[in-house]
Amino acid sequence: MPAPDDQSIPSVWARPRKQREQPTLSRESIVTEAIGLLDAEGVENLSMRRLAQRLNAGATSLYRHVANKDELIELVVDEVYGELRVPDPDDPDAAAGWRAAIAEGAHSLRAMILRHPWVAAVLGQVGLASLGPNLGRQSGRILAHFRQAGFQAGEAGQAMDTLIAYVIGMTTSEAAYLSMLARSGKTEQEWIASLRPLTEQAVRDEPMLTDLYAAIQGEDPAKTRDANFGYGLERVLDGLAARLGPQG
Amino acid sequence: MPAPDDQSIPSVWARPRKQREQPTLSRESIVTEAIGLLDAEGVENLSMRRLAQRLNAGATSLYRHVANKDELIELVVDEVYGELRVPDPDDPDAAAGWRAAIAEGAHSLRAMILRHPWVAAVLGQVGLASLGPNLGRQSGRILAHFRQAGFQAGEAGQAMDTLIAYVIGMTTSEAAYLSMLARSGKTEQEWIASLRPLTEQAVRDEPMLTDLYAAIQGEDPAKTRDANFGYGLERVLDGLAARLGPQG
DNA sequence: CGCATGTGCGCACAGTGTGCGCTATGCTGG
DNA sequence: CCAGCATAGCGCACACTGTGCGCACATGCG
Repeated sequence: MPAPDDQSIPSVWARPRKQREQPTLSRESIVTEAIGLLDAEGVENLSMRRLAQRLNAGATSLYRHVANKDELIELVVDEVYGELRVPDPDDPDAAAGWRAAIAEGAHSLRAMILRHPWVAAVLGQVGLASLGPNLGRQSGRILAHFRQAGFQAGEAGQAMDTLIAYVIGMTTSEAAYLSMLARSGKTEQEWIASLRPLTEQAVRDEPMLTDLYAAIQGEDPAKTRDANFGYGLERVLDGLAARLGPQG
Repeated sequence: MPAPDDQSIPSVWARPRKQREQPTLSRESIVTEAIGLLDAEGVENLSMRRLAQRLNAGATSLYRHVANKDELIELVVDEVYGELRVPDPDDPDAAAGWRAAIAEGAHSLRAMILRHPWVAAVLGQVGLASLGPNLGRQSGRILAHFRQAGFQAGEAGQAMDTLIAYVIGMTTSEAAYLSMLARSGKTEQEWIASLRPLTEQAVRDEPMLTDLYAAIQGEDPAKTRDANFGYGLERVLDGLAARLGPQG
């Protein structure tokens, strides 16, 4: 009979596992924890091992619920698409202005990407090709607004693609910029100041950029970004509205 | 005196290095070879070791010419920006139509990204924040066209941002889609066919998508992509032109 | 000739995604 | 109440990554 306190011999009596005290692993818990980790530490610090650690689990346990890391990322992307707030196209209040409804959807998409800047880095790999349920639902809603505005079937799709391309393109570079800022650990003021010599050199080489930088100097960068986004959004909507004839 | 053929003892007489027969390593050769590898094998297969192998060099030798992998990627991105063909704004022929000149630049940017689809995956991480010399030069040219069109200093920048955001957003998802296609090894026809059940399910869930897919059915996908890009580009240019008043 | 400078590279370290096969747990049918 | 089975969790291992360190060597300058 072995000494009961001998831990080195794995003994049936020394119950090694406390029975299920954690709420167990699940696809949902993995996805939400992954989003938490991505928000907190950025895409370059998402690894299966670190994610498992946060879930008090072994690294390879995750593979019981998720085929591989790429699939996890697809799930995570579709999950954040669920955060979009696109006005309900069946709501009679919204019938008054398709433009306002679509603008709201566009701002909602931008806000989501700025809330989760890693989405920008990941969209270039995943694209819009995964087409999960949330992306499907939100696309359907936006499309409905374009249809109600008067676009015919095929053109409504093209209009939606145009709008989304603009929002994603604009916001992706914002998000990439903000991510780099976060990685640098500096404030935006410090960052801009540290780049001063470089931008001045660029301006010397490209005189066309001169008054562009002069115009921005001294403005609140966040306000400037908001304004720039709004400007382009109005132009895109103008261009689309022109297709609807004089009354649109 | 050791035996002269004893290779296990590193001997000065057994000249281990053939003297310089390769054209030596350089920052330029590394960057161009990296582009070759990226084009051939995609961004997920670019590693310092594989790149060094292609250059008949040791992995860590690259670090004599490039600070780290991130810097290499910045260099590579600026290099492909050099492939853009934006009409010379000082060329009197181009003065006739700012719209045509800018459309040409936009198509050139799209063509570049489709030639190097990995750019899409990398732009989300690097953004436009790196601002190498090539990106600077091309931006200057596009900006000049907008100025010539009649946009004032600040607004010309906003107009350029809008245009570029649209092109990058649209082309990024094209490139991501094509990259995935390439990874899958199937032809586009096979890929679409293999997704049929999934898309039919999506259409069942989102009836708004129905006639969108119906409209695309049977079309040449590449033609459809070209047409979609062109449609959105015209809308964006319309929206911008409207800011210039009736004569623009 | 001797020395300084800089290039190339082998080694090593910490960390990655993920396949394999073992263990234990909870469910089900007798 | 017990036998058996499906399955969740996990330790180990493999091939691979980016990159710091320090040595060997080639080259250019005195």
